[in-house]
Amino acid sequence: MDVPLPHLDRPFDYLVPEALDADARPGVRVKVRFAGQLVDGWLLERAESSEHPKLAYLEKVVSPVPVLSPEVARLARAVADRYAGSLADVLRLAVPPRHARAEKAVTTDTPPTDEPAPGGTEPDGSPTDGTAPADGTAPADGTAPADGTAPGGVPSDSADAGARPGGRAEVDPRGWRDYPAGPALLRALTDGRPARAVWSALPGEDWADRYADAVAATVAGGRGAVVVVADARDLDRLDAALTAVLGAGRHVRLAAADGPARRYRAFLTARTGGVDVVIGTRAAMFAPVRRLGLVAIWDDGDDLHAEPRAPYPHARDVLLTRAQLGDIAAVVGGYARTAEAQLLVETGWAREVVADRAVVRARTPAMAPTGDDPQLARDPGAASARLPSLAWTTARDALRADLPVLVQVPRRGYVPSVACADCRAPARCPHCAGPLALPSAQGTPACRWCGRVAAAYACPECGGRRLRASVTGARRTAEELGRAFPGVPVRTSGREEVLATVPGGAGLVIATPGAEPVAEGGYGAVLLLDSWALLTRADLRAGEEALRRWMAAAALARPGPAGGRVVVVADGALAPVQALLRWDSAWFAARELAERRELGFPPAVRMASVTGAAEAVADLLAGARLPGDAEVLGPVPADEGRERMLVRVPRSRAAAMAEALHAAAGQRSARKAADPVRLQVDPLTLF
DNA sequence: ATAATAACGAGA
DNA sequence: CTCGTTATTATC
Repeated sequence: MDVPLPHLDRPFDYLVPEALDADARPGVRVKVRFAGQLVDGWLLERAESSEHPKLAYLEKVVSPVPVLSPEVARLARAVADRYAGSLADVLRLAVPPRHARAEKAVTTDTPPTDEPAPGGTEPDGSPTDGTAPADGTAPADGTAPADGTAPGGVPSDSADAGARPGGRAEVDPRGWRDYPAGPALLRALTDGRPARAVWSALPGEDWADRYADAVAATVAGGRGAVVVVADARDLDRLDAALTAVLGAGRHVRLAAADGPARRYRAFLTARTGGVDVVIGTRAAMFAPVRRLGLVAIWDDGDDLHAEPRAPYPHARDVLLTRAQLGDIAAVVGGYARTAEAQLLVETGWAREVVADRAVVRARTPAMAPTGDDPQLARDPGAASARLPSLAWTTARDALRADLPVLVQVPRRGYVPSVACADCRAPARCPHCAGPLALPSAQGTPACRWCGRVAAAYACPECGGRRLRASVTGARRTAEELGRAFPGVPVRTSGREEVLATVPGGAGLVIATPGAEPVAEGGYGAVLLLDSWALLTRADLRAGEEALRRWMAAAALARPGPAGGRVVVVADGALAPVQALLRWDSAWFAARELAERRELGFPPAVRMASVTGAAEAVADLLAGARLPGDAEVLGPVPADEGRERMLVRVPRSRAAAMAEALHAAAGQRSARKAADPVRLQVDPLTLF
């Protein structure tokens, strides 16, 4: 039933009229009379009889195309359970809105097939019963799969690399040879084994090509694949790599940004078995694929992977749940490793696919941290560009060698906020403590919250009166660098215009994180500026996020032996900086995870946030039969006068917590409680 | 929204 | 105790 009320989150029985008998197959959209009105719904299954005494008739079958496959239906239920949400909410995310014209175009004569994936031991209909992992759904809990398949996935070495049964084409594992477990991973994919890998890509790695290899290996074994990336640029890159490896027409791309018609068309093409490979942004995480054999995600730390609509599922967790439910291989890849991925490794749910240290050293650009000392720079150019002298000389040398230079600046815009020039304390409004901003290059600072002008500002920490732009925006950095290196072309890549690639010659590229173009042949130098702005964010993931962004930029540099240099303007003693210098995000992720265990933060525990009007939040929690060991934290103020409470449980109680919260939300909706409460399991931000 | 069902209270 | 009215609750 396509109604969002949590207390109606269950199937209802209807009679099927004779006339609709043929069309009324599981997976079709239907209209039924419910509580007097016509509502949309999903036909989940046909049954001979019903417990319910008096049944109404199905009103209409919207379209005979069974768009909801059994596999996706099961997955959607599991995701709803994990996130304390309703099936209807998840199905809204899983099945794109119908587009009649696209449907007509695709549905020629290819009926969808619902064959279970080969090798699946039991497509049993109850994913959330007690036999599943302790949490009910999420493999990230670390419980090994309950069935007979070997955990850990990537076999060290089993079948010989030679003849594949059934004349399967062998995929060239060359690109994966840098990772000792890589070739075995590809073999497992071709053999249809549910390997699970956490992949730490080398700097300079063409991740899209590696994913194309993995998909090709899966396809060679007669199975399908779903690959999810964070944004359109990554998608274009993967699209091109797949076309090169598989040829055209073997895959579709599924992204909300492509528009409703194209999206639905791609969805139906996959659903009807027209292709076995779907790539896309997070909209693709539920894509129906026949004989699904591989799910993969690239850069799982990117917050674009978190769905902003209820019940706020994360693409990584949806894909892993999917892998868990269906004996499907999974690859979680990135230059940087998240704490969540680390948990998969530490619990043995997945095997890490990493290069040996010697290979890492050979591929990593030469890295150096530097203090932020523009005024000490002896080079006049560095001072005018307000660059630390090491950054300036590194850029200059690369440009002289006719190599491009990438400059990563944390945020776009023109001097977003200011800090004390002497002690670096953020400048705050004396009246309301809001952040001060410089409206123009040499204006007086003003508060961004209350608008008051702070003409006679004095730093409360050290008494200093001089202010500096704490984060210099991309545009201004571009202007300054252009002046510092006259005659060198300057390009910017940011939210307004994202460049995918730049040519190989001398040139400056100023980019915000996530918008760094790939340079032909690699950058001669990569400068990571204003890094402390990333590190001082009041966020649980600040360190992890900073490292992720740095690695993404540093990965575009040439290897050290080929002249690649990276300068990070940050204290070299800080852990994320250390991890960057050694190109060892596994070490950092392990450290991060240990710290979160200590502090009791996800993913070491499971948390849920309950947000809404104070009374509503209290009401919901009062009615929730939470597990005995649940901790309730808060309240903390949230935006717009609402407040937020956090519920924390050990991972083994995650399912019970979600169920209790969903049930409590059901009680409230049943008695028509007015003020809404937002439930979020594992919210991206905790503070 | 609306129908069922439970709860309630006034008049016999 | 019964009937009619009003809250409550489930909605095939």
